[in-house]
Amino acid sequence: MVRGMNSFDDSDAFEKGAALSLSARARAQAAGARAAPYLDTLNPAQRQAVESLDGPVLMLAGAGTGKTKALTCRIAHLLLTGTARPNEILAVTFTNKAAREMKERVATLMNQPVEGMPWLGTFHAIGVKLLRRHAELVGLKSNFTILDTDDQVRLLKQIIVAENIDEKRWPARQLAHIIDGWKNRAWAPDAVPAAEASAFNSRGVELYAAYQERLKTLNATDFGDLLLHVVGIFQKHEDVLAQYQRWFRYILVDEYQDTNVAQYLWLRLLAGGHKNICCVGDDDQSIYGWRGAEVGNILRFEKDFPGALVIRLEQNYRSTPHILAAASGVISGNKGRLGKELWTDAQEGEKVRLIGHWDGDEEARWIGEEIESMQNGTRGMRPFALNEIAILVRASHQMRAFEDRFLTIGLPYKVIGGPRFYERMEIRDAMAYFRVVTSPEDDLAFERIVNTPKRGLGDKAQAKIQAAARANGVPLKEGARILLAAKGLGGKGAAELRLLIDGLDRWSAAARDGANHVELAQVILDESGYTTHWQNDKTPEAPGRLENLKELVKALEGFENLQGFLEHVSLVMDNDKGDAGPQVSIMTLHAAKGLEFPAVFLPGWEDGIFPSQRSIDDQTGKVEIGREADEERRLAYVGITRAEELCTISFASNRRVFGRWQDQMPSRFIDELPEAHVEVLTPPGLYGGGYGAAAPGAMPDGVFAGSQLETKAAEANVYNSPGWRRMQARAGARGTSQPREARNMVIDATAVPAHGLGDRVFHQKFGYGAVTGIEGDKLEVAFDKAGVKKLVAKFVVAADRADDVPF
DNA sequence: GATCTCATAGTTTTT
DNA sequence: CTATGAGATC
Repeated sequence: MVRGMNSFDDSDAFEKGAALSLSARARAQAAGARAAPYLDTLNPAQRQAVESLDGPVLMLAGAGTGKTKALTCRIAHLLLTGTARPNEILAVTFTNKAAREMKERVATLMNQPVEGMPWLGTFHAIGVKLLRRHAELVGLKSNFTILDTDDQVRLLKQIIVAENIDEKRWPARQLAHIIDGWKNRAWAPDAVPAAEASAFNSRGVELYAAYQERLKTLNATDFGDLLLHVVGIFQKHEDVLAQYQRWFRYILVDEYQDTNVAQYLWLRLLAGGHKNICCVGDDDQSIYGWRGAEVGNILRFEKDFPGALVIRLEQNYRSTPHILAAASGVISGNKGRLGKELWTDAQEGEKVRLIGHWDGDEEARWIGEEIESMQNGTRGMRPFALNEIAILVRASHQMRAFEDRFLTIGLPYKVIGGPRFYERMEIRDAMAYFRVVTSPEDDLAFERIVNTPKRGLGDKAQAKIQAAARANGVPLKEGARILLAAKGLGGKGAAELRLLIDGLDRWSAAARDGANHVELAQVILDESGYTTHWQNDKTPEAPGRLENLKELVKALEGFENLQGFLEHVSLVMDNDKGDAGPQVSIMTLHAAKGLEFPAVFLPGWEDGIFPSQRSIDDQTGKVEIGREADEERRLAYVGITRAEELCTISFASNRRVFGRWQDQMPSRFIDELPEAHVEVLTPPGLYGGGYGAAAPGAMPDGVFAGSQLETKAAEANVYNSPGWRRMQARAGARGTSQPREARNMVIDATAVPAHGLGDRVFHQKFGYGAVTGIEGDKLEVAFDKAGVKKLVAKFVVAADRADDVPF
């Protein structure tokens, strides 16, 4: 979402770069005199990758092999040897974070800021720059808007409804996904192959074309267009392509294994002349196939660029030998790899640790306790600080168990990669206001805010506005003005709409007159009633939302004006909140790519979870057998290789999936861990050992003895031990959650059986509160801090017995 | 037009 | 189980 009026802000990028390059050249000569010091810090493979500047190069860089170092040194080398000027280098990454990091590291190497590298950025950011320069070639104006997925889906929904298609059977989300897929493969509407004709009830292509038309009239693009349009321009306009082929004398690509077909074509076109392209990647870390990435791109590199130099970076500087061996063991199960073998000089260190638990809660509890004791040093290991520890899960819903548990025991944690700041409702609303203020013709933004906060302008009123706008061929805001003038709207709605339009006019004028944009933003939020709207909202989230709005206004300070902010935020904004002291990181395996931690926990290694059910199904049938299964295995490889010193894998025998209890089978990947590099820990709670007090050797060697069934059987033996059976006998039938029941027995003993209306109670997580409702064994409690919750009576105790509260 | 209740469907996620 | 969305009700 978001707009850019300052479209040619970089039109002088080449000139700027050129100016800077003079000094760079001077410096290069000086540096050339003394041998470049950074070269001495490289190993032979890295050095070759840095010094082989001309012709196609494929750098196969395993996890932790100093890939970013090689890449940044290569850029520095291009500059310092005077081979290329800063503006002649095209360097693309996938994330803003990677781009930022690269910029910083090049700057450090060069000992100067790198503002003169205008073409270092993400595929999308560079795509925007290129597209703004040539927008007219695809029927857009250079100040086009970039829609985010939300806007995209809403637009598609409108089209679907307009076509009288049942939106329930054919949801807009699904269509958005299909269209994304086509765009990822660089198929414009007229280029979608006939084989796809049946998509979306056979109307997919037609709707795709309608959507693209609609985008054009809105002067908007979606993310896919940023690449698709540019590829289209390059293909249809030889002169434009030739120009860029000359300009970008050296091309560098990070994470090449993640490129989709559109990005691949984009690169191949640009590199077509000189072929000075250096792609860095790791086929073993390709984990984004589900969103269009083609591992094939990297596997095919040598065919695409005959005579390419292939360099393998295999010396790992991150992990211990045990960890590397475990990772290699797992990944070796994949076929069609380019093949790398990581090695290291590092000390042997701890083996990869494996532990099974009874259920998911148990697993979370154990990890919580293990982290607690790791802080002081345990099992003969050095102490670990909380920020040295990460928990990596397959799917985000697995995080909840850990959050719950860590809240309970008060262990500081942070979730990485949750909903993005700018994806939050209140931020999107606020930005929609800014959008309408800076570009009054932005209909999507207008639709979003016209009745937010509630102004008594419902579907009917909005339909009238739409009709008025369409009849006069003007944007919605003008349509609304006409409607009001014609007295086509009555009552409260009319007055409110009048107020809104006047406000928007006023704010737009203020923005034009160069009012301070930070103050203006605050004024907009206040006068529109949006701030009040949340102040009056009594839901528990409201304070947080107001807080976010404050932060948004503060973020504006870093920009020249509202337009500049909006332009930036659509592509760049992240929500790195300032850390409040050391915290354990919780994130998905996908989010962990590129990161490293001294200690890593990998929970939930169970068939159906990891590897995911979908990937298991994929193995047995259909088109490309095992494609997704291979990707899961790469994900396991990514997970293990995040660990520097300590890697702990765990699984549970029972887990609640969508509220149902399920028997879980240990992950097939566990069988693939080489036994010599794994130490099996004893699950707690067995043999009367008590939680957290592990007795050695209880997990049988059979875990590694072969088939999965054997694993399961062996594991079952543990659980059939006398102590365990006693526990089971006490707790009831097998197959339900015995430990849970067992714990609950304790709970029952301590909990006051009955709470009455109005009683003060205490809950471990939610704190103190008063009972406001009783429903069987469930209570409704209004907590002082946490708001109103419904919960099972046995999880609260009378307030005066708070010390006894079980958990 | 707004609020409530019921039904439904649930990987991974950057730009 | 729980978040989300659509229909029904006030």
